[in-house]
Amino acid sequence: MTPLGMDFFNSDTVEVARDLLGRYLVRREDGDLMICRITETEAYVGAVDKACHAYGGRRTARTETLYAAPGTAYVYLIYGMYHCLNFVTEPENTAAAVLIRGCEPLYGLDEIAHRRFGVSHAAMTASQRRNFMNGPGKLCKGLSIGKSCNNLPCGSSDLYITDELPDLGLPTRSPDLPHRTGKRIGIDYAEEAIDFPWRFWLD
DNA sequence: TTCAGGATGTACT
DNA sequence: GTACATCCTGAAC
Repeated sequence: MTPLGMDFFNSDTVEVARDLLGRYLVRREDGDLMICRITETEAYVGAVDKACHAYGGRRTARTETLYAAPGTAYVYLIYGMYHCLNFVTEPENTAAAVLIRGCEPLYGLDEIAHRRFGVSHAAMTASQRRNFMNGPGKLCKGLSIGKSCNNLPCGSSDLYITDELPDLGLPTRSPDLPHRTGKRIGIDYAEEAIDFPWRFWLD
């Protein structure tokens, strides 16, 4: 379970967003191990993107993490009640990141279900199964990702991404997974950046 | 099945 | 004071 290193994230943000599809997100918290397969991502590039918190070189307490070393976790609170998980991309002092918008739980299902809904995986309703981790806020709730995860370094044992998990019998990620591309969600204020095709998801 | 509205708190103007 | 990279509920179709 070797985490992806800084080299992976020190690259073009849109490329990294696409490359993260199908890779495994590993979370350890409170002695529990939880693993998901990433199914949906979005790219945010500060230099050119009005949807990015650090557009135009904005540098505040909140956006400081976006300028950190590649692979650093960027977690922020949105709408007062939900968190969003991103991974910083491109060289240090370049503000860019990939938002993890959705994933498919693979390991630690009871641990995730309890964090998400307060019940065991077996006790989840059909509606809860359909809406398990298919959104950035839902994903963070299920994995107990909060502000304590903000600024975690690349490869932290508590939160990292890998592409192979042989110890758990999960298959190595195949390259060039079939996926779809489209506009990002929830950024209606971002003018021309609304139309950037920087969202990627697996079918 | 879709849709409107409310919850909720931090950052920034 | 306003906006926000969201989610859930309940009503109407």
